[in-house]
Formats: sequence, C-alpha cells, structure tokens
Amino acid sequence: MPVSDLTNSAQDYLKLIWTATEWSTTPITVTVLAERMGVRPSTVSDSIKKLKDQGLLTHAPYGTIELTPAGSAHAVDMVRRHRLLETFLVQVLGYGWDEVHDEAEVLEHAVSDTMIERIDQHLGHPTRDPHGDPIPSADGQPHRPGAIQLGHAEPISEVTVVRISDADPAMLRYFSDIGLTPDAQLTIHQQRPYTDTTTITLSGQQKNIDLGPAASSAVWVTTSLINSRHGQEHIVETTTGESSARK
Amino acid sequence: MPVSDLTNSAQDYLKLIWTATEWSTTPITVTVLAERMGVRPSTVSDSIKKLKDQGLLTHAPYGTIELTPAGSAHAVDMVRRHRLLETFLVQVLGYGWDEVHDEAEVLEHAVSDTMIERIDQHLGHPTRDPHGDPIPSADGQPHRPGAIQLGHAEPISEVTVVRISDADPAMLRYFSDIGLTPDAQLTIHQQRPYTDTTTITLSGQQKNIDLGPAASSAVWVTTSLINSRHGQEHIVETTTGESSARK
DNA sequence: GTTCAATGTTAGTCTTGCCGAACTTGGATG
DNA sequence: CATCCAAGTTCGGCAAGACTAACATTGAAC
Repeated sequence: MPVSDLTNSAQDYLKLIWTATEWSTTPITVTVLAERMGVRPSTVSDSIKKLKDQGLLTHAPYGTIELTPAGSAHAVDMVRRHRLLETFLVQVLGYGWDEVHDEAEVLEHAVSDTMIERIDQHLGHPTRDPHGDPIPSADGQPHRPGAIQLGHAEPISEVTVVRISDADPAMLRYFSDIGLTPDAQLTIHQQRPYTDTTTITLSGQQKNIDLGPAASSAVWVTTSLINSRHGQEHIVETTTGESSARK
Repeated sequence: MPVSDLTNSAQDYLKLIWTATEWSTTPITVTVLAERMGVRPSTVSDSIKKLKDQGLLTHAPYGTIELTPAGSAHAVDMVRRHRLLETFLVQVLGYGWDEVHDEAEVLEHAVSDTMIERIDQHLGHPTRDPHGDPIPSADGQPHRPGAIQLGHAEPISEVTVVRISDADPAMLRYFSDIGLTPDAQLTIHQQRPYTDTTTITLSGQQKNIDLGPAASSAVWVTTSLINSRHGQEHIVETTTGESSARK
C-alpha cells in the first residue's frame, strides 16, 4: 500500500507517532496526539482504531500505541517529505528556517513522489533539514546519537546545537531572532533548572534568554568533548522522565 | 473572503468556469463541468448551488452559469497559481512542459500566498506559462487577441503556436515528442478539416501528424501577417459552434 | 483497599462531497 | 405544434472526519 492511498489525516498520525519516538522513549498518548493534531481525544480514538484495522499500528484499548513495520515505513516517508521540503524552501525560495514548518506541513501531502525525488536531486541529497533534523534516505533512519535536550545539559559546558524542534512556530521565531540556530555554539552560565532569564554565551556574546521548560526541551545539543569536564555523560533529573545519554 | 476559505472543490469549479471562457465564448454546461471535474452531473448541480449561495456565480435552474466579480477574482487567483507553479516546475525542477499539469493541479491548492509570491519573484515575474498561457498578474487578464484554434487556421499559411491547452496529458506528451511546442512555427499543407494524418512543416521538416478534432482544437496559433494571404481573418465552419477571430 | 480525577472510549450527530435513481425542463424534430 | 430525449435537477444515502456528551478504565493518593 503506497503512502498516497492513505488520507492526509492518517499520514499525519503516523508521522506524529513516529517523530514522538525519534528523540524520546516515552510512549505517545491519545491526549498528546489530540493536542498535536488539533482535534479532540475522541477523534484520535476513532482514527487510531482505523489505523489499527489497516495494520499500521498496534493498540489495545487504554494501552500503548506502537507502529507496525508497515506504519513505520509510511511515517518515515512522510518525515522525509517534510524535511526535504523544509530544506528546499530555505535553500531555493529563501524562506527563514523558522518559517518553513507550516508550509511543509501542507505540501508534504500534495507533492508527488517524482517531485520529492527531483527536489532531493536538486539539493544534492541533503542529510539534515534546516532545524538540524536528519533526513531519512529511504528506509528507517537512526536517531542522532548523544544529543540531549538543552534543559539537561551541564551548566558551564560548551555545547553545539544540533536540532531545534519545529513544533512551535513562535519559539522558532524567537530562537531565530536571538541567533540560536542549528550548529550554533553556546555556554550556559547558570545552574539548572534553567529559567526564562538564563544567562548564556552565544557566538561570543553574553545574553539573557528564555530557557523555560518549553524552550529548553525544544533545543537539542551535543557536548563538546574538548570543553566539557563531563564529556557526554549526563545525570538524569527531570520531571518528564526523559531518557539520558550515557557515555 | 480569501481564496483559502473555499474548499479545493469550489476553487476547481471556479477555475474551470473561468478558463472555459478564456478562449471561447460558448457558455460552460453542467455536463462539461462534470466531465472535467470527473464527477456526475448531479454532483455539479449540488456544487453550483452552493457556489451560488456564496455569491460566486449566477445561475437560474437550466440556465447559464456565469461568475460574479467575486467568483472571477477567486478564479483568476487559482489560474495564476496554477500557471506560476507550472512555470516553476519546468524552470527550477527540470520538468518537461508536458508533465507539469497534474502536479500543479494538486499544488495550487496547497501552497501559501507567500510561497506563490516567492516563486513569482524567483522566476522574475513571468508572463507566460510553459504552454503559452498568460499568467494573470493580480487582477483579471485579457485573453490573447487574435489567437485561433489550429483547426480553424487557413491551410498553407504559416502560423505561430502561442498556446497548447493543458487539459489532456497524453496529447501534451505527443506534441512534445514531435516538437510542436509554444513558439513553434508551422505550415499546414492540406485542406480542412484536418485529420489524424495531416501533413505539416515544422521547424523546416515536413511530417504527418495527428490533427484530429481533439488535437486541432487544443493548439492555438496566431497567423503571421507576412506569410498569410488572409491575415487574421478566418471563416467559421465547425461542428462545435466555437467562435472565430475576425479582423 | 477505596476513591477519584485524569485519561481514554463509545455513541450519536453534523458537514462535505460524492453517488444513483427518479423527476423536470426545454429545444430540436417531425 | 406535439412529442420526445438529452440535459439538468432533486432527493435520499453513504463515507470520512470532526464534534459533544456520556460512559469506562487506570492508577495514584490516601
């Protein structure tokens, strides 16, 4: 069954479930899906049932939701589309990296396989999108090893931004404004938990930025081995139950 | 009411009604709309009623269908989107001019106003699409003056192809294969009505091509004043009741 | 171990866009 | 000018995807 046989809505559910597991091991819930899809939980329940009937995911009532290999394949295809389109919009049409998400969200359902291939070719087969997310090639793609959320990073250590979640457009705009972009280097000068006036150094300049819970979990970093006393070892102490990276 | 408030289906109806009057004065019928939309006439009746209720067209039962200024404005916007997208696909992504129609048909509903503007800018504000159709700027656009269907052109006269209707993908591919493209010069060496083995001269080469009814009404030409004995005057003798161009 | 609030599910309804079947209209034909 | 048929319309129904309201389950707190 090719992706195009699925409704836009089904494609969105699969993509959302897949991306939820890309950077976290916490299983996705009906409530979270409802929020992200902008619908009511009852709608999600209905939809999950249909996807289950199509063999795209497994789900016992009140149980966890998990993609089957078939569902995962469709999801990866959608993620590839989304990230290639974002890259295309930035590199070819001059969009800002903080304003491509919504456009790609719509386009990913509209463009043909042919167009995706031509875009991939035109861009020279890119491997990362403008937010730093990996672009799957054709099959499943490994998660970025060693990356952690900024809220879990050790203070004082210099870190490299590898990814900024594109879930919240307003936040992307904010990060863009202050120069906090993929590949940026930064250092935090405060103890955790970080707040909405956290002092950091970014491209040589010291400034206070909003690193409240939402912001500090949207930014993913790797710790530079040279500058950190701790390397990639990090202690887990978080309210969300996120997993940690271990040496 | 911005275009985005209309359903894809409504946008398609308006565009179809508008383009039907672009090169012909024959009023569009429910049956023709149903064929072009790929739905049943009863569906068209329903849809027309809804568009009428929205003030986008006028229609008395069993009467003619005509766009209101509001409906026309929406239609022109869709035509602009379609033609800009076709141009973009050809010039930027290397599509053949005969394979862009279906892709644009889907994309025109998906891209944002912002993206259309950026595409227009990136292309340098083009005025004609790959099929030779004029790209409306922002408001209504005049029809191409003096262009006639190839089936109505005088034999022997040398004509310039200004437009090839993009309604039939297979036909576009055929024309592309034989080198009959917008801007091509050609001469017909037979009397009307032309058939599926009509002898023509195209870029210096004489060949027999299919100019049956469908093909000869899809190609629009202007008559070169220098080479034609008749200038732009043409006699109407057609089974379809198409109008003619008159000097 | 009970309780209860949060989470998830079921049931019924609405809208959109489509269909087929049955009916109406109007113009061409004789 | 009466007829008839193609074109157009109306109507009931269906599927998808959304909603609200009511009901069920889970598990954490006491």
